[in-house]
Amino acid sequence: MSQHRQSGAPGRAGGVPALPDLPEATVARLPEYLRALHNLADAGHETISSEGLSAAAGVNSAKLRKDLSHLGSYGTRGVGYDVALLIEQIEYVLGLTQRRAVALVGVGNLGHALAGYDGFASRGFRIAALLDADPSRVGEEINGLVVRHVDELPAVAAEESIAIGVIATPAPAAQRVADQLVAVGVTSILNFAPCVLSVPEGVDVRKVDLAIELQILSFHEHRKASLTALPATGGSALTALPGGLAATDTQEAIGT
Amino acid sequence: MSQHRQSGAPGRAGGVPALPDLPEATVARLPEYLRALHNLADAGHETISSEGLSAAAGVNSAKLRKDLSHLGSYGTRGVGYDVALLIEQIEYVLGLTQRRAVALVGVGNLGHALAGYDGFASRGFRIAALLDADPSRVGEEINGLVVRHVDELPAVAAEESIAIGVIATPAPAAQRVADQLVAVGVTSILNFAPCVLSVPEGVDVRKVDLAIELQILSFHEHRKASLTALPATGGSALTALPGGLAATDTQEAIGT
DNA sequence: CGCGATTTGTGCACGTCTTCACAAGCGCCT
DNA sequence: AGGCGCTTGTGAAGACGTGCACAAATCGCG
Repeated sequence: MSQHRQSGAPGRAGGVPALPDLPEATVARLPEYLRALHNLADAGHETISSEGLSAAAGVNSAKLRKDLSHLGSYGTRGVGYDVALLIEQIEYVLGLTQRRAVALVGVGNLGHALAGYDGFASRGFRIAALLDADPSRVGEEINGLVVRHVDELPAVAAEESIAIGVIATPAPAAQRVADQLVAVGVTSILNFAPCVLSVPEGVDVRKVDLAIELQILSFHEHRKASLTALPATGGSALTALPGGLAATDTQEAIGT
Repeated sequence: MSQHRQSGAPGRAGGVPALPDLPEATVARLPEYLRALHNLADAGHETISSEGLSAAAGVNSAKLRKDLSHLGSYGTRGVGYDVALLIEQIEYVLGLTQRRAVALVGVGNLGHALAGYDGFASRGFRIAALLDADPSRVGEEINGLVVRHVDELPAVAAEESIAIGVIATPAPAAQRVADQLVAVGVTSILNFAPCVLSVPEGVDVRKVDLAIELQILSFHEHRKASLTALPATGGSALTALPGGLAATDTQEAIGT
């Protein structure tokens, strides 16, 4: 422990502070660090070096140090970071000191699985409501929660203070659900439906599209295959593209 | 519209299609464009401008044009892009002209849902095998596929040509499964387990962690709350943080 | 008490990604 | 045929993210 109110970030050190506005890339990695830290804590570590933590989190150690430096200076030179303290700091910054209520809309195939996923509960969230538009699903009990009709959203929002909405409906229904969520004051949405949502400014949307992930992998797979197929022809870039169909203008060379 | 010959047996003159090596950011967006294009095609559009397509895909139009320019010039100035042609181009580049076989390991809560997710089938993939380490799950039939034991992976890989492995096991089992997948020649892995996988060079891993997504949203939620809490106070911002649980040195006054 | 081993925090240089802005190209209309 | 409006493709500038390499800080030990 230390009382350094040293240089670095303007002002606040030890105290709890205004949130520094972290780079998005850093924010995206903090949860990763947090998970690694919990593992280390469980394993009995009291301190951890940036090298050790970065290995556990799968990132470059310099990057990790820079990330952590953004939220203040909680390491000790020559020693490393205090695991418990760092956990607390990251949880604070991520807003995990309160257990946020999540409303899950769409209890179909995927939604059902999400409702039963205990990774949410164990990492700072509480599924506070399950909703669906299909009357035949309303009333079903999943994991101790009864599915309610999506039109009850206003009532649900009044009962629980919903912080985050999760959309697990088919794509065509997603935009409407998003609108409904926004209407009851939800400003953070996690969207599993394969479509683009438009929301007013101030509302954050994150998207998870399983097929897209596979398609990205497919690209690399395709690329690896085409590379191993031909030795090391450096020069000819996209010479022969799918030829067959593009009877039109593909023959034009590209200037450069 | 044309069919093209190829896939496994490219009798094509000129040899293998040298894929341009696209920027990762571009690759990550191509699937998005593809989905938007399919929607547009279904809606009867034959051509689409970069403006229109970028709106449908939720990106900046200049970015979209630059992305598309990386894979060749398939637009017509003054008109736009031919929807069908562009679909074909993107599918080719992403390697979706062949339907890739996916092996799904871990048929628990989430894995079960993934096995039943038809978004895979409709977007270029075929779930070729379901595997699990739990003997009590082996033999179960899901969506027409019988769950096999994970140790049968070599046999499975011999039967089907597995292009992508999906890991939906608990975290502690994930690394071992990854090793097994790599051992049978899988070079692309989609990991849903909340842990870091280490794999040999040449193997691509993408990760989807649902809790991380929520935590990122939580950060922004926290931040929005702290901003609205103090409108104009440029200086210190003691937000809604209950000094309570940060038991350490949170009370320290800030030197400045 | 000072020295060396260790590890953080960060300046700097580099690469990648984004965005603007505009010339070049294309089709349509007159 | 020629001009005009629309849209693509891209150069250039800037924002952002990454990683090296090293000075500053701390601990342990002789």
